[in-house]
Amino acid sequence: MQKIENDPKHNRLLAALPEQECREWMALLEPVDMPLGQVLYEPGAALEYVYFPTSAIVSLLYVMESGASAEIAMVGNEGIVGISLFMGGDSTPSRAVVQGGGKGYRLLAQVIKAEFNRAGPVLQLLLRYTQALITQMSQIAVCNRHHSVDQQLSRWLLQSLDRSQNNELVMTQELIANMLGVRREGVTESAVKLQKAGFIRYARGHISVLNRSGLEQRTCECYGVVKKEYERLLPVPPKHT
Amino acid sequence: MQKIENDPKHNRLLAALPEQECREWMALLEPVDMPLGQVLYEPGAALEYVYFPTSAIVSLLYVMESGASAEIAMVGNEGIVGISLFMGGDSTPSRAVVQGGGKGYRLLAQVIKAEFNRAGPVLQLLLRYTQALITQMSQIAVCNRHHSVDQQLSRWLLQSLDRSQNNELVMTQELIANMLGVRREGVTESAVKLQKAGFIRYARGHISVLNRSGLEQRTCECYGVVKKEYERLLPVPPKHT
DNA sequence: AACGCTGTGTTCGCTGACGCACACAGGGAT
DNA sequence: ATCCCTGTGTGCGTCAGCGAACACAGCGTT
Repeated sequence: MQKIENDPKHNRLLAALPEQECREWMALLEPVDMPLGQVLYEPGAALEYVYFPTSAIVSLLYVMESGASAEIAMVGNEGIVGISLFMGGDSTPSRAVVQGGGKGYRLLAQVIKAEFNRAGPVLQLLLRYTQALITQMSQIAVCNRHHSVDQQLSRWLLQSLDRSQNNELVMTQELIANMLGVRREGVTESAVKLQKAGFIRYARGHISVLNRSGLEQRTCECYGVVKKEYERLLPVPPKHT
Repeated sequence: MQKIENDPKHNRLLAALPEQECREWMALLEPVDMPLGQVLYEPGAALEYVYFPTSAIVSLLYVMESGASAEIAMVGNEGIVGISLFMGGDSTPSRAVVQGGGKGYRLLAQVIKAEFNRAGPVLQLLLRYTQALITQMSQIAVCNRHHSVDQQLSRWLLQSLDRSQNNELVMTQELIANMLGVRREGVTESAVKLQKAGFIRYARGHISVLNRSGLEQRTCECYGVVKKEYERLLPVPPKHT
């Protein structure tokens, strides 16, 4: 038996589908060529299709305002491109580009969205949250690559503040350094700058944020991207005192 | 009406639950104190509970073999700690630590696992894949923080190779630089080293990998961590060729 | 009052990566 | 045969972040 170059079963997810759903999908799957450089989706755009690469390789790429970029993940014949559809978000802040030319299959968005819709409302909620979490992780990856300790400290303080009741954080510079994955001394240097600018005040493990917008100006785009994505994906919180 | 300090509704996910499920869960939710430094779960450990912080803040942290660490994500009253339960993986390679002391609610693992089990087999498969993808993204974040271009290039080549039919990649150093988020010259320098070591051979947009294990020795732990997680979470592929 | 621990400030030399500039080589097109 | 374009090699000076070492200040303990 000769190997057919482009059998859906060459995609490991398709191959792992249970018999019944497998048959349903096989009729709907459309073989496609995925040439190097092809853009499967753009940031923020609602997806038309999900893709199951068989021999192609796809990169999920985040491109910054400056034009600098960073790969968020790589997808080959083990996976699927377009998870935001069944995660309930319909789009992502990243871009999908074919990094290694080849073949694959695509499926209309609505077919895979049906999977999301079939889930109960609780799981739907949890999945939308998970997509927001994924955005956060991706953005941390980008931030780690391209931004300064100054910017990252500001981002971290803002993200902590958003999850805090008041504007006081109980946190040593040593611990912040562990979180950011940098030296304690680096955090001290940046913290000194922020304090001199009057944005924060701190002493022995207590940090007060005095000027939020100061931090917002100093941080990188990562903070805003993640925040917007949380607001988009999750129900608006009740008015916060 | 006085605000009760620790109302489940202070967690935005719990607040957004549909009425019916909400009532079911309310009885099962257990208020807990989450003191600074508490470890909610360890890498690889099956979770006993999921946590819904109300006033606490939790960091998802990856700790490397060297002891260096990096935050993967931050969770506060907008979220839930322990997504691997309803994503179908039961555990993650990261650790969850309370980064800001406070309160929250916890729920027995089996209750939230029931949500995963309620989903159809297709969605279950997709969610397990998504958890693997999350691991990949997290690890890229860590790698971007701590590892050299040399190590990252090796990782990237290996990950591409794993998704490729043969041991030849069609890819310029310029594009690789875009993916890794580094300079083209940096990629050249590392590529020269790899070629001199006899691990790869390349010319004008074509790269052949001659010695996989050479690359594996040169790369960082990130490659292995992600690979193992994919193997754990996804069905074993049919014998390849 | 003296001590010691924890948290912060500062310095110094080092190195990996950056940005820039330029040289060169292969290969296709005219 | 020549030209040009793309891809690769290399050599600067610069700089952010690293590792190590040390000073000092608050605060609780004994």
